[in-house]
Amino acid sequence: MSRSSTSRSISTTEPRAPTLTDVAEAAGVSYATADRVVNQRGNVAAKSMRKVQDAMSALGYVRNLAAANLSRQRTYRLAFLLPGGRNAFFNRMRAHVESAATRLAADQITVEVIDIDAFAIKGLRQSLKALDASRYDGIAVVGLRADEIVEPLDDLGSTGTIIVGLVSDLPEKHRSAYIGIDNESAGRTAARLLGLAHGPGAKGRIQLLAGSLSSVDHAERLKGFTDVITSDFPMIKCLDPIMTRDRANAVKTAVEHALRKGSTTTALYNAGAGNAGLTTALRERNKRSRPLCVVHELVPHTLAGLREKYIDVVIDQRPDIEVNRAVTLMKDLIDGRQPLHTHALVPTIYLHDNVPCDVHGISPGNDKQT
Amino acid sequence: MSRSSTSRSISTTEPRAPTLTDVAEAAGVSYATADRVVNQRGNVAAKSMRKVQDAMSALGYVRNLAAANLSRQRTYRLAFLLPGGRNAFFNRMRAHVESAATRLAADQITVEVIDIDAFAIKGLRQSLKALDASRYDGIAVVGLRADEIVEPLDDLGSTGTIIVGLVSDLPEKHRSAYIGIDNESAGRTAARLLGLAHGPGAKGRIQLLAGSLSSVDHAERLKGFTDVITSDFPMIKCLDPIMTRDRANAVKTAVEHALRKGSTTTALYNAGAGNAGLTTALRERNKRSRPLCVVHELVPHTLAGLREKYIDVVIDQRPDIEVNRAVTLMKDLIDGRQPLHTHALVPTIYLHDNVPCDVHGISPGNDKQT
DNA sequence: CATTAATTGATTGACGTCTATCATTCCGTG
DNA sequence: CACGGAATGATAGACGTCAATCAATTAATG
Repeated sequence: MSRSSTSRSISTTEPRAPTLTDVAEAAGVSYATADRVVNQRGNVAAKSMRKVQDAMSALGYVRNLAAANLSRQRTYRLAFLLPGGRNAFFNRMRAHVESAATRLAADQITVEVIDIDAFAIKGLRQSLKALDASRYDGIAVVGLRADEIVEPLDDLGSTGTIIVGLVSDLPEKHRSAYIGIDNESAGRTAARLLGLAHGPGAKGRIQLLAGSLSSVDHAERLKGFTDVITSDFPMIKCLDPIMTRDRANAVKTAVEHALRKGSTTTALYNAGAGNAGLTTALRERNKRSRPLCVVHELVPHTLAGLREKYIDVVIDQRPDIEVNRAVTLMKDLIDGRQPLHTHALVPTIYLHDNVPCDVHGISPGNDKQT
Repeated sequence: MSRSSTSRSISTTEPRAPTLTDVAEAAGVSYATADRVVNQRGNVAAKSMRKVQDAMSALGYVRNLAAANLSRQRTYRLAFLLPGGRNAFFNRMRAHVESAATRLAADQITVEVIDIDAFAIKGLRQSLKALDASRYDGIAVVGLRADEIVEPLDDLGSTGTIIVGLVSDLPEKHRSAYIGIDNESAGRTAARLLGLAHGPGAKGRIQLLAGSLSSVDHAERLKGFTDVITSDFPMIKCLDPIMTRDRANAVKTAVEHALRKGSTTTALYNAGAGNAGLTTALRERNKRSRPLCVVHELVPHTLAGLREKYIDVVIDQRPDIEVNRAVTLMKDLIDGRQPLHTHALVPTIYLHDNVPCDVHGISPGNDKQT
């Protein structure tokens, strides 16, 4: 119990890690044969194979990836297909990709951002078809679950390019992985927070907002949200969602309407974007009391809303983490090794009290062209 | 606006990345001179230096880290100094370190876990002094801000070993970085959530629990907590914290006492550990209503508490992310390059609705010896 | 046993960088 | 101009792996 310094060696800390030459020697075969085994070149007798594999596990051989990549001149050419335009969230994500690019270069990883049409099936299809697969080893796509893009996806996949869905998933069978949050769970989380914040047994009316219902993400969030309210907070009523097409103006109008004189709306939940309109509407209305507000994504306007206490909760996807994972994951898949993280990302919940003082890539107005 | 496939190349996707030979050639100097510049070996004329640097930026030269490490036989020998014993949180962290070890081996990174006395200044000092600095390039220490450990830390540091604080910080001047959450902010977050959950303008009495006040983490959390309650929820009263020494039994007793017949306690906040006692106490007491509960760290018992709705909120440090960052950070520091992440980690807030179905390393009873 | 096929060994030249050595050239000083 | 130190060039051998070649050995077949 009180013994200290009990070293539990995981990787044995030997003078030097064993090389394939060591393995060959231990197995009693030539380097060439050992190489044939590890690189599966065939033409190896079962007996030799066994001897080599035994030696490998006996010595704890791990192939030196750096040396291997150096030798075969492997580089990782990655691309991020992000919606262009003025979307604050994706601007933030873009900033993270760009800042990651520099440091990744040292590891022979190149990263490109390719603009695609935001959420437009046809545009996405075009962009995918226009991609020169031979130029990329992996692409991360902010996608859609639409049959129209299956064909270009499979074309890319057939050339060996790794494809992962990012933020918004692709047709499941036609990508290797998805990196993003579980939107239904996020909606449920929002509901739980709002339900709790109404106080035990209190009545309430929550105005829902969303970009559009054809956006699967928003629909999933609303579903999760209403499910939890219905089952766990029966005294609270969810009003029919207002569609804003993620436009700040539309959000502003909707919020103003929801809070017009005599309204009994107790809370707002915006499953979509355009929250600049929300803070504006609340700021202009100078009342001491305001409805509870839960929104998504930490961007300049929602950050300001949190700081100035117009917004109670921001559920954030953490694009920095998503970019990071996307890179690691694609690299793993390209290397053909078992990826580390498998479970969905859990979004970060920001309140007035836990926003980091410096939020990278959030300061507004950075449209720098690299 | 509707143009698609606007490629914005960040790292120019050339046929091949330029090597130092290319740089030397472009600069009109020999490879040896170029090498003297990049490796700062001295004995280079200012003029030559300039020429090489110009060529580097002109070609966009980035040194191939893999090749460099291969050549100089660089390995990264890391150690995690974690409190041993039965602490559920650190068991989880240990599991993450161990599972990371395998995959890191391919990148010439070895990871060891070294048990230290939990939170005991003397034990920590002993463990640090017993460390053979020449065996490690970097160590991550679950530390204490105590003057007694400054000396062993500096001894380690003077041999070039990188030292980072993990979860609980070390004396600031004597470590390179800290990886962990901002505990005061976490306490404030807990307070905000509980404050909101009381409902607008509602009265309340919150029973505070903690391991001990000599534990800086717990003290910071309590400070943040009471600050927010005092300033933003004046109708709510914080009861004097009960010290549990993180023992489940003590927590159980404290909870039972707080909820004894006639009690008007509306909520519980445990800034420390030992939540097995909390769920037990709540489970045994079969009343339909229960106080709001906010606790720290997702471990088997708190997970169960969330699922069975005995606990409302779990504020989790995400040991997986912390381990990951610690490794990346130490590697960066050893390589002498600017680390990527700087701001403190934001803990994940788990509610009943967003716990991942598979929580790695949380299943109880894994005391596997590797 | 001869012939063919399968398997193995031995070796070599990359890959990009580091480290070291040694010979050469340059420059300023006396 | 000669000298010495500073600066530069040229080169070579690692590092661990990949990819390829060719010769040598072994096993399988009729």
